[in-house]
Amino acid sequence: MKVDETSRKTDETRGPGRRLHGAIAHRLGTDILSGKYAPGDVLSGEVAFAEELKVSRSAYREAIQVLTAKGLVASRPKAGTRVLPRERWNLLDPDVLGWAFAGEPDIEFVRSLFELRAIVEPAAARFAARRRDKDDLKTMKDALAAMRRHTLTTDAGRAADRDFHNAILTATRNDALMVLSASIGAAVNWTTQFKQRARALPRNPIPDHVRVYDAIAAGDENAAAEAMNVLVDLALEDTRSAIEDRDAPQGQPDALTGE
Amino acid sequence: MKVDETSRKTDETRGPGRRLHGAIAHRLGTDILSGKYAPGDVLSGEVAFAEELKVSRSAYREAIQVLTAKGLVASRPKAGTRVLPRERWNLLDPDVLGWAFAGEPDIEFVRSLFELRAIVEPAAARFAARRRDKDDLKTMKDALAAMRRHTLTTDAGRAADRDFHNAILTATRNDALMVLSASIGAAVNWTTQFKQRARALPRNPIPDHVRVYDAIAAGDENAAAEAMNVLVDLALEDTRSAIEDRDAPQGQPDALTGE
DNA sequence: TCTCCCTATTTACTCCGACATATTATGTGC
DNA sequence: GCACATAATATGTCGGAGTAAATAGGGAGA
Repeated sequence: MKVDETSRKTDETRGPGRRLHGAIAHRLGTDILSGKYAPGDVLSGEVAFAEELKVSRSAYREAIQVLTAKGLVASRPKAGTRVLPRERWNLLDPDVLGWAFAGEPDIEFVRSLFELRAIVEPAAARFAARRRDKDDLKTMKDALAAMRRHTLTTDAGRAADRDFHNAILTATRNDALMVLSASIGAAVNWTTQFKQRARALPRNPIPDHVRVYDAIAAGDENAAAEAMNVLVDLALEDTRSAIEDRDAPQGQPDALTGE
Repeated sequence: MKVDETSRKTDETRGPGRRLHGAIAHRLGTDILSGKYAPGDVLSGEVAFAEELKVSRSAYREAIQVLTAKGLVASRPKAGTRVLPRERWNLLDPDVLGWAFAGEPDIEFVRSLFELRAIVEPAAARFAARRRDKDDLKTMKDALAAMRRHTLTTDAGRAADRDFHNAILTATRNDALMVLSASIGAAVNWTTQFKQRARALPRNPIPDHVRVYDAIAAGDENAAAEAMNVLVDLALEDTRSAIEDRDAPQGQPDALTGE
């Protein structure tokens, strides 16, 4: 049975195989997110900038359209193309999140995402406990089994983890929740990835996942929310120590929780 | 130094003054969201489609880049441009939300948004109660006063309502929450707008807003969340009756709450 | 001196035609 | 029947020409 196959070539936006305009959008996007171009700045004119990047105006313009679509810039004749104020950026767009985490992610923004995750994920588990059906539970169970076989340090293990959480989202029967949670999860995993150096995981995550599963299977909404809350805290703990390793030399107030 | 200038003519994405490629993106976007083009469908080739729309290939391509940026379609040489599966759409993108509500919005999706709002808004009020400062409170107070002067049936009144909720979001000190809530709020207001026919508001909304303000001012997180919860329920009630007026002839199970 | 309107210029926007590249489909030889 | 080379096709990239819009600047009038 040739499983998956589905998620085989779905990475059109990654790697060097990206199209030219996509590469330009990526570069400009990361430059904007990293602060190289600040809100209010006007980019050099199309002709000048395209020439500087050694690309045609068409490719450059298509890249600008992408950035415009994500709320990063706006163009007007005579006035030029300028970076919009931060509150108009589509910060939850998967690409924008990716660009935000391409460099050294802003610690304040990471905190924002974790806070949002701590709000959304338990609520999602609550809905899942209310609405899941047999198929949902089977998918979760299979994913859990796969997680037990491979550890979270392997690709297969992380894939199983994703499957488990995706099954929960599917069970919520809520598209908006699905999209949102998937975006945040992917972004957070970006941060988790850059800390994948040897440091061992703090503790075996399987039992916590099992608790979530049991609560959802039992249809216990409160227990599901609480169990998911534990999982989110665990991930936060994980990321916190990783970030501390990176740039927090000694005991200063924790930037992720403010304590 | 001439200040402001910034937010003067910021409505580039609306009205007939939109650029050509923006108009094409709008048309194709609404066609996709409305189901005219289903996931998996391949669009006619660039040349053919551009000719059919009576526009140049460049303009058509730029529109496609916009849709691609929002996860609605993907293009590959030889294979053509095809509509992506719904789970890859950036449903929380402001434009996509606008396109979704351009026609008759899917009732299931509206339910999703309200459920998400019921999760996010009370949590936002909770954060606001914890982190607001004097300026935040003053902005809220001013907005409340303006709401009292004009009713919600006027433009000025609705603007004051927006200001009030924006002040709460600002007080959360959480960018992700701000962006998300602003998107959802705008979308929900889209639905509220199409029901703006004479039907009087069910009850005076001012006292409920005051309760939210008082709780935030007092720093009482639980009370703030609860008061905001009441507000969301009120909005849901509002939208429900509007939708019932539209397409639910008699007593069938409520699509928005499932009861 | 100030205000208003008109003009000029700058810039993005649109169009066109050609060529390059990537991917699928075809066909050929083994 | 399979592997590899080949061709066909659609998207991708390019360069240039002309259009439309918005700002800045100057001039007429008060």
